Amino acid sequence: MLILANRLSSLRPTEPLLKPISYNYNLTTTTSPPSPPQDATIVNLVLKTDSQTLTRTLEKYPVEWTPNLVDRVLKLLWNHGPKALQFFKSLDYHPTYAHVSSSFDHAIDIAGRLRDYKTLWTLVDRMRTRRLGPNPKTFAIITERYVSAGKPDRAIKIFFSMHEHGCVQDLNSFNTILDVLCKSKRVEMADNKLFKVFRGRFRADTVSYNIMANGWCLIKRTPKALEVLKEMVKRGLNPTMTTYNILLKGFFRAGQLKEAWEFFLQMKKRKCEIDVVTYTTVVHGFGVAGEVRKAQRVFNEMIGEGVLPSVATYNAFIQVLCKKDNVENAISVFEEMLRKGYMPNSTTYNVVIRGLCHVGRMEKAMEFMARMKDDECEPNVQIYNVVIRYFCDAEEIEKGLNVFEKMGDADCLPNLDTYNILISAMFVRKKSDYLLTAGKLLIEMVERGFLPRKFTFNRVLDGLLLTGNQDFAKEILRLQSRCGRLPRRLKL
DNA sequence: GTAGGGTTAG
Repeated sequence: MLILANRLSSLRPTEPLLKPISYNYNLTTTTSPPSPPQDATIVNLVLKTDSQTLTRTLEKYPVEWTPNLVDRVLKLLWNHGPKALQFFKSLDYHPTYAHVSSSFDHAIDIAGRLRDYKTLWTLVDRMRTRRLGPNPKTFAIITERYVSAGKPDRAIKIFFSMHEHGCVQDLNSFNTILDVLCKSKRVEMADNKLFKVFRGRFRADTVSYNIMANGWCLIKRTPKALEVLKEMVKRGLNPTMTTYNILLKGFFRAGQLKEAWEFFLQMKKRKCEIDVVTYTTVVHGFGVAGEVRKAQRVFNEMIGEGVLPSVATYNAFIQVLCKKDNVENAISVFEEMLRKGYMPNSTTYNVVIRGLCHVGRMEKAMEFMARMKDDECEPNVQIYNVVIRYFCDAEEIEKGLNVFEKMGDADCLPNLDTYNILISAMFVRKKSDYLLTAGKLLIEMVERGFLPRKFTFNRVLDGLLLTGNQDFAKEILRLQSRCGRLPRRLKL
């Protein structure tokens, strides 16, 4: 503890020492506004039109295509990658509309998620031919996609080849690749292959060091994070509030509650301008560790200190009450936040709805779903997934399927989790109808660009064979080999 | 889209 305190006091405080009271509390919603009905109409049109006729359909469609509209449609089609790319490609033939770079970035992101690297690089080349890029953001997207596909070495190579694609390689892009690796927990790799070797060449700055410290914290190695801190000070770089908040969160994540508390006290003692992020971290940290009273006290204390809670602070506190206290109290805080003029966002609704589902109060949860829509905040796919999951867990499979079907009407497409949740639910009771549904869901998810796990394929296959649906099983088996998975040896 | 706080089950 002493060592920690000494280390902290040896660091210079953030400058400026005293900022005016932070007014960064957020009274307005941070949720994106609901998309115009026209967007949903276009999305549905794209979904039901086959690829051959899409170009002509879009050409005739009575709307003025703008970059904004195109980006919104791509975003809505996020969970139907193949259709999203068809839309992008078809519109590329439009006689008067030309894609801008942000739409290219979206399309590249989608191709990367589908692991369709051929399309990805074709798009990059086309972008270059049209002098629209690729830009550093494009490379942030590409490297992130390679890393999340389990190809971090490839991502590093791509980073070093940026200049060959006509894109500058600077400190910012260096920091980006570090961050991409760290966020995927490949901190050792980021450290050994990039940071240690090239920090001199790129003139690593506070941001670079913060990224590395955060990386170590993410894998719960706080001593390494403290080393980074020491190192940056040695190099004459001043830690910032961000640095301290990273460490603080790191202690909580690593379960070092005493260290976290000491660190927080030191921050206060050294008159760092404790900000709303610090308080949110502490409220959440103590709360999830089960120390609800302490979380409560800190939450009350911050206002006295002149730091107003943000929507995120409320979300943290509400989540803590749901998990470690009770939902009623959580709902009181939710109502209190409304009274004070805060606008709940989708995370707020998510934690409350989750809390209600968890104690089996499904009707009340559905009430909140409706309330959300009244607040012009469309439930997102995560919220749908929570509700579907809990209906299925309660063996109310039909209700779960109803909610799933409703998603299609709203502008929210199911994602990989949705399919996994539903498919597993079909196996709770080995009813033949449900096993067929599982098969159909599996086919649909592949069509939409999601790659089911081997386990999922096998489970569905077993189910179909067990209920005598040999032909359907064969179809699934063909699907599996098309997905590039080795088909299991089966007696059909 | 160069860094820190709220959603993610067991």
